[in-house]
Amino acid sequence: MKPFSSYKNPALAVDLVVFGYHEQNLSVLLLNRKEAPFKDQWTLPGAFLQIEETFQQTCSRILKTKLGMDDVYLEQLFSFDDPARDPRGRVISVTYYALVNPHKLEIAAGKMANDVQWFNVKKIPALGFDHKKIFDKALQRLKSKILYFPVGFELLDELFTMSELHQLYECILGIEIDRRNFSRKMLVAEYVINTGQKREGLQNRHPELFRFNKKLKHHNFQLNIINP
Amino acid sequence: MKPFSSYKNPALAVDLVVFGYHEQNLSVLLLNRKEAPFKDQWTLPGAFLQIEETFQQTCSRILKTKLGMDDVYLEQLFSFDDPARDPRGRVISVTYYALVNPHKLEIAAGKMANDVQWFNVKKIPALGFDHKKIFDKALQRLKSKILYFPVGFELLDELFTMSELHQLYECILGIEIDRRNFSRKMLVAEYVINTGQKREGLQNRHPELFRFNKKLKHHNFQLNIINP
DNA sequence: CTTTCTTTGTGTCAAAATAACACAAACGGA
DNA sequence: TCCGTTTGTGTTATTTTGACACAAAGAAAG
Repeated sequence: MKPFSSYKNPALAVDLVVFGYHEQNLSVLLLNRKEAPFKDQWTLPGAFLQIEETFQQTCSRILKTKLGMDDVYLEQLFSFDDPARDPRGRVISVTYYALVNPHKLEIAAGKMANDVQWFNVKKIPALGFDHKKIFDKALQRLKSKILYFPVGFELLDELFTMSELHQLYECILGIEIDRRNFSRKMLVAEYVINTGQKREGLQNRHPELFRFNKKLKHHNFQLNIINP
Repeated sequence: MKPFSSYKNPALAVDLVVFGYHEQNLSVLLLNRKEAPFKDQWTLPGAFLQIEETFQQTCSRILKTKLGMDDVYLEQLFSFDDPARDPRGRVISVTYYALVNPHKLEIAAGKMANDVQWFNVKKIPALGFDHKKIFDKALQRLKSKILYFPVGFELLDELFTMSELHQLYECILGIEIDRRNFSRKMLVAEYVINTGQKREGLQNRHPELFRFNKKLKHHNFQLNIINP
């Protein structure tokens, strides 16, 4: 095909912010670069878009080859255009964020290469490129999204206790939420469904197990859980 | 500079959804193409990104050269990646939407070329490329954004009546909102400030003029104006 | 000047939602 | 059996909401 644009095209990268929820902490998957630029520094996993690929396909390729993951929740985040964001030249970065339940994948520590590591979102090291900006945007998006979309369920097991859900929200939003009001709102909104089962083998009272309500209408839903 | 990406790069276009508010109707600016593909069809204004340009600069270039506009509210919308979206080959489209007050610009009909035209958002013609998808996404974004961000003020004059603001919301959201409850919510939230002035020269009672509250804290703001 | 018609500003009020709490049941361990 | 903790289920005062009523302000018509 003959060129139809008289402009030189910038390179196009896809970068991923992979969120996971570990031991009551939100974490991000970072990759230690082996080549310049930013050799030996932590960065978000990413790859250049191949000419015939969709963004999602590039995401899948990154998740599969670099992280050994498959079939995760993905959402487009933003496209970054700072001309100086890559020292090698003009690279546009189209970014996505992923929500992963490490329990469901076997990569918790095993299959994961040792240059890939989960980091608590509160203890992020210095990142190469403009990846700190990308990460910040992703966290901000997650915070606002969780208020009107059941995003948290991607991070939890299929069955979960109300406490687990509650702690996840407190952790992502970074605020305290009254346990009892939170529970009531989740129930009256039919955000979650009580399975009747209970989690056994714990100390203290055995909590009930809930599951996400798949029939939830996402529109006209508003989870007002922030105390000023 | 030597190429650092082994991949062939797709072309990168920037397309714009320019919203305006005319005579109590939300409208979009469309451009009649003069060249193939989609010759003589309506499309969103757009251009190829030049290698040294930021997205915003490309937007400004489009607004300036094709539409004779300057200095408008811009926000990145989404990046579209369908490999078949352009018959000429692989073109990624990074899209922005703009909010314009036609009163403030002189292009209402005068400076505007005759291949550029405002269309009521309810009477959009068939669009070339995947521009209908882009438009739909922009309208959807505007609808949700207006509920928690004072986006409407970009579309109105600096001073406006409560009715004007009210009609704008009804028009964008496509629903009826109780005039009196709307007014009360806008005032208690300090979304708008009463200037004390009144609009003269109208029939009937002269309405008070308001202005946007620039000290508004956008966070923890929630405008609940939808009646179920 | 009075009447009429429309728009605008300001209330009212019952119902629903919210935030802040109280308390008892359920569990393991001492 | 008692203790400390977690969990489930209320209660209550306060705020917010939705759905109205009504009078004041203006222009036009008689």
